[in-house]
Amino acid sequence: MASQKIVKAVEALSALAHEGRLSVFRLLVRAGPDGLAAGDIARKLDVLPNTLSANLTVLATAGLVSSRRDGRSIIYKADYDRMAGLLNFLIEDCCNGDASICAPVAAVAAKAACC
Amino acid sequence: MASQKIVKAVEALSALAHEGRLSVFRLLVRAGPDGLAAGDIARKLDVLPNTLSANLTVLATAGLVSSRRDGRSIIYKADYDRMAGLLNFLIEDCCNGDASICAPVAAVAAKAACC
DNA sequence: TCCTTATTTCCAGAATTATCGAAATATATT
DNA sequence: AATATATTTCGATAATTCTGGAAATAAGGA
Repeated sequence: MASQKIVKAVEALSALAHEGRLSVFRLLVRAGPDGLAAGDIARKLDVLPNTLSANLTVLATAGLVSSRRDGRSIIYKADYDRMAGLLNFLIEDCCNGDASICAPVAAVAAKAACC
Repeated sequence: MASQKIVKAVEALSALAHEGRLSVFRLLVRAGPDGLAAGDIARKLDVLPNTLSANLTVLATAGLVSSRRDGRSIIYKADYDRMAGLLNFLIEDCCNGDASICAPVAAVAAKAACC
């Protein structure tokens, strides 16, 4: 049986491995903690509301986004902790004790650390 | 038409969004620049050689691994630059100028930077 | 209550992907 | 040349995922 960690990672990667969903996720990542209403996302990305809803459900099930109701709208926002957890899993043990090996990864990390 | 960047990112994420392929990729990431022979990977992960071959092809097409022949064996290794590029794309503009928002991501970055 | 807006759920067909046995290719050894 | 080892390619079935139309649900406003 596969480890639970890898199953969860595959679920998150599968959620992101789709052009429409990756666009939604990136839009939410940029939108920040306030998030965006489903309708706003649909208009910005020009997708049908039912298709968007299905894709948001996939992202939410994977834990990458969360939602709350605000009047008639449902506001979605990216889950930064979950995203960080996924990145962490991908780079886990990448170095294996040798700093020179994972230099490209460290460079990305340095860029992220600037903020 | 979607940007080429997002298409390539989806290709890489799709390649990783599979339990068998993610295991292979992580094994190669840990194996380092010397890589591993296809047969060694098949034995370590207990998968059929033809199934493994198909999955290695998917990873190679996505640019996440590369291969070279060594006698009868074909040695595969992870492409660290490509992995770094994917991570970079995922965290791109995550901060949007506000350091407090992407703190969890920065924490992962700091961990990666330790090596 | 009736109407409008916002979003989701249901459904079915279309398309894509995964898996494995069998055969083929490539290299090395004797 | 004949054989063994290493890996890939082919082909067919099984399983999963994607999409969009239509209907349903939820909330606010007249």
